[in-house]
Amino acid sequence: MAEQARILFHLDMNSFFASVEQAYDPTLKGKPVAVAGNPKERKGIIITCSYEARAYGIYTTMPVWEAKRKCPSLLFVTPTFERYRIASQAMFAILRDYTSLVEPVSIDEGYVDVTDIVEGAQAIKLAHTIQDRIKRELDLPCSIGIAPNKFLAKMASGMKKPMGITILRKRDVPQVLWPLAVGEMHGVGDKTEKKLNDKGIQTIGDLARLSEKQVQEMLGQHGEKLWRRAHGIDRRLVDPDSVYERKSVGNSKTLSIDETSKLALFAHIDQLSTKVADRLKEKGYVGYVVNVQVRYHDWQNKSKSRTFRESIYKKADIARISKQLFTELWNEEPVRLVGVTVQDLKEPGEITEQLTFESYEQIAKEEPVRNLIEDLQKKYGKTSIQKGIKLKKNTGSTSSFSKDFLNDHRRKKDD
DNA sequence: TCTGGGGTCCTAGGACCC
DNA sequence: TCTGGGGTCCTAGGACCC
Repeated sequence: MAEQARILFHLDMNSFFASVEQAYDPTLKGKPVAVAGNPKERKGIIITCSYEARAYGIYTTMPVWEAKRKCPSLLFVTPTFERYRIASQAMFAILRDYTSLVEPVSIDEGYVDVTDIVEGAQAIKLAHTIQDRIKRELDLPCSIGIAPNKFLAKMASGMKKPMGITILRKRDVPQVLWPLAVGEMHGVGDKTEKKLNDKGIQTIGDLARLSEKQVQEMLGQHGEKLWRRAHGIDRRLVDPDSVYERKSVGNSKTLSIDETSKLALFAHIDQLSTKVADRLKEKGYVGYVVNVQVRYHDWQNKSKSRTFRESIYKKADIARISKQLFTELWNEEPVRLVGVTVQDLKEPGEITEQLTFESYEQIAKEEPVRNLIEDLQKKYGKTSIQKGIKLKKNTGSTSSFSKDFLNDHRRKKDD
C-alpha cells in the first residue's frame, strides 16, 4: 500500500512572551517591549521582544545594555512564567479541540496532524479558524505552516510573521526553499553553517545538489538528515506523548561575579539542588545520573557526571553528590556558571520488569516484530536483538530501538 | 560592556564481558 | 589454546533549539 500523504500544521506563537505581556497589559500594545531577566543586572539578555522593538534592531539574546543603547524608549518587562504557562495551555487546548494528534515541542510551538480531519483546501480554512480563535480568545498572534511533513511545516510557519499562514508543498521546495541561505534551515546552526560556507555551500539548493554521500562525509549522520530535509523528505511522525517523556531536569545559574570562593560556590550548588529536587518531586520523577556543569570566566565548559544504581531524588543526596563532583571537576579558576542536572529519569511506576534476554527473543519471533526486523536488515544490514534492537550501520555507528518500541510493534497486531 | 536558562540528541573512546 | 571482534555501559563534550 502506498504511503498516505499527510497534512501537518506547525503553529508558532509570534514573539510569545512579549505578546502575552501586551495582552495582559494593553497599554504596552504598539510599543517597543522587551522581556529580559533583570535589566539592571550585569549579563542580562533580551529573552523576547515585540515587533515594534524589532524595528529598532532589537533581537533575542542581545545584551540588555546594547538594546538600551539602540532604543532608549524600550520598555522592559521581567518574565512572568506562570502567565506564559497558562497562555500556552490555553493555546494547546484550542488545538486539541480539533484533534488529539497535537505534539507540543516547546511552550510556544507545536505540530498538529490534521490528515484525518480535513481534505485538501479545507486545511487552509481550518488554519484560519484556529489562528482567528487564538487571536480572539487569547489576544495572541500566531503563524501556521501547512505541509506534508514536520520539517516543511516548520520552515513554512517561519515564512510569514506575524499572523501568517503559509503552505509549502513538496513540489515547491526547489522554488521556495533552495534559494534560501543554508543557515536558515532548521537544524543548521552557526557551526554547521560555517563548515558548509567554507566548502562553498551557501544556499539550501547548494546542499541539495550535492550527493547524499558527499554531505555524509562532511557532517556524518547529521549531514544525511540535512540532505534529506533539503529535498523535502522527513518521515518523523507527530507524537502527542513525547511531551510526557522527559529525560532530565536541571537548573543552572550565571553568577553575578566570576566566583572563586568554594564556600560561595557550594551555597549556589545547594540552591540549585533544592530547585532540581523540588521540580523532580512535583512531576514524580526519580533519576539515576547526576551531572554538574561548570563554565569558566573564559567561557570554557566542563562537566562531570556519575551513574548510580539507586534512584536519586532527595535534595540532600543531589547536593552531596553535586558538591563531590564539583570538587573533582573544579580547577580553582573563576567560575561564571554552575549547573546541576539529574538525568536518566523514570517515573517510579515505570521502574517495572526488565525484560530478560529470552523474552526479547520471544517477542522477536512474533509476526509484527519479525517483519520489522526484516525491513531493518534490508536497510541497515546487521541487526541484533538484546535489550531492544541494535543496528550496526555502514558508517560503523550503532542505533537502537527500545523495549517500548518493540512493544508498540506488537500492539499493532491488535489494531 | 559581550554572550541566560531550559532542554534534546549525537559522537567517540575506554572498560569490560563473552 | 589463542585470538579477534561484537556488544554494552559509562563518561565527556559538542551542536542545536526555543
